[in-house]
Amino acid sequence: MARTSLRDTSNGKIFSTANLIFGIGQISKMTDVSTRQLRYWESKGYIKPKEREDGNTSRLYGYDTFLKVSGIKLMLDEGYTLAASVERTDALMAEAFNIRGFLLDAYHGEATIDGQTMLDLGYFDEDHTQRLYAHRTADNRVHYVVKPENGAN
DNA sequence: TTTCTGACA
DNA sequence: TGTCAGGA
Repeated sequence: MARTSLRDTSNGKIFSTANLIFGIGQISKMTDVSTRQLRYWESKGYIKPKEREDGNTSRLYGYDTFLKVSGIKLMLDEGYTLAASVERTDALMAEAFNIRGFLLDAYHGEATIDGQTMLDLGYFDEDHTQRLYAHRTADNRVHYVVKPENGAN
């Protein structure tokens, strides 16, 4: 029987954050950053409210902005200047999205190898005769296993 | 009630 | 950045 996998489900629409929209007051409470600061950061070009077609002038922020504000706030609390906090948050977010994209491309589903549930990481070699699997050990170390494609090695 | 811009401390 | 004014 076919099983559902993140790799081929809804074109990535599952767990989408596209409809997570927040007002300035909500973002403020969620991140503990004042509305005054949020408007100031916007004036500095650090954050950008969502474009809106209706006449309403109140700001709306997407999930991405919530993440960015959270990151900046964290750096600020660590003692970095606002500019440095923005720079570091941008870098970390870029890295995080890179990792996410890489992982989604590398992930080919789950497989049970020797009674152990493992991640199928796809073909291991150029001629597609072996697949690479990985799983985490009890102490959270990553363990890799290479197995022949058809099981008859 | 919430949000907005501008201004003053 | 906080806070207040005066509107919307």
